Amino acid sequence: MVLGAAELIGRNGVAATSFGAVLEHSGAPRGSIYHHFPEGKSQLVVEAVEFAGDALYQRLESVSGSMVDIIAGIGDIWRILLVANDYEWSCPVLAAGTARTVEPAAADVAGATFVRWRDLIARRLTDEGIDAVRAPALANLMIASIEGAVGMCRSTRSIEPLDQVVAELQLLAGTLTSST
Amino acid sequence: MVLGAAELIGRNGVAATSFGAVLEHSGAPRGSIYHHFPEGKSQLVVEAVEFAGDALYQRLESVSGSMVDIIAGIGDIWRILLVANDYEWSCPVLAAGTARTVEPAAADVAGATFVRWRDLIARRLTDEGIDAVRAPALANLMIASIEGAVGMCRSTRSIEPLDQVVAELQLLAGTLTSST
DNA sequence: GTCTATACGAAGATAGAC
DNA sequence: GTCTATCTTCGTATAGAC
Repeated sequence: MVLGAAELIGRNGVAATSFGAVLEHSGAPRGSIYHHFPEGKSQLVVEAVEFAGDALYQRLESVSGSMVDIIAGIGDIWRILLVANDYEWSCPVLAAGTARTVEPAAADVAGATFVRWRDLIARRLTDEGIDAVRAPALANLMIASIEGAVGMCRSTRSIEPLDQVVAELQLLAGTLTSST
Repeated sequence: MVLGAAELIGRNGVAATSFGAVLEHSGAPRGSIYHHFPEGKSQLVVEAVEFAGDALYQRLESVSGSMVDIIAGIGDIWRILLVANDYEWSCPVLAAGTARTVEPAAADVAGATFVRWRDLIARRLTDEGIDAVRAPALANLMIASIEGAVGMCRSTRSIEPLDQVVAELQLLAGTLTSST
């Protein structure tokens, strides 16, 4: 059910994701929601964002290789989700993070998730010989540009924005490794 | 009223922006909404996104100078909006673009807006001597990374993600102009 | 054009039976 | 734990008077 909530949050956003829709989508029983989620929708959204954040973190952990490989790997994670959902998808973490006025607690979880992702990627970059001071800023750029590109892809129903971002980030990586 | 709608869409998202809230926020009369917006909320959202897209386009037009200056100028446009709203703000265009399942027509407008922005910036870059083939991809990277960074800033209630993105984009610009 | 009143549905949440 | 029923609030939209 938490998985289903994460899917619907990505698809429709936090505010447009109703309790009932999550129940239908996951096939869970109607009568026991407030038994499992005493705090109601807020709690469900928080757990969904935590779940999605963890799931993506684990996929990020599996990315390895050179900086160019890392960029390709991260891009693939989001591209697969976008294409598999026929562009009717956005990152649930970003969706929750930009819905502060609707669900503040979930936005905090989203913020913490971004920091975790950035630190993980930064560590990978330093392992590849990138300057440890600059690595967090580069990791931040990767996450921001890919998250932004996913939104643009959905808006235009095209994969081009994401592909272009990945390509440009890889060119940037080339200038870093060649100058060392 | 269209302006007020754009503000609320950025703040709360498309689904969470109610007709009534827009009326309150703008002080417009209650009884004549369907006189001015016969198609209801959909029409209001579309016009709000068009309005916001045009307003930001005009600000983008005022950006000039070297590629580093252009990056700084674009970053400033979004930073000012973010800080002025105490991080309770997201780009209405991105918000509408990622709300396809809620308001498809508005998402199309958002998609077209991104293309317009990208083309404008790409033109500015070619004027500055950037390769005309690569310029669109660079412009795309700028928009994506700044839009994504704004979302991360709101999630973390910090300006750091945006500042880091601007700094990294400027470093990238440095490698381009020095290699020519 | 603008008002008030109202119909209609959706959504969050609670109560009590089984 | 799960069900059904219900309360309440909110949001879109319409109707008709002024």
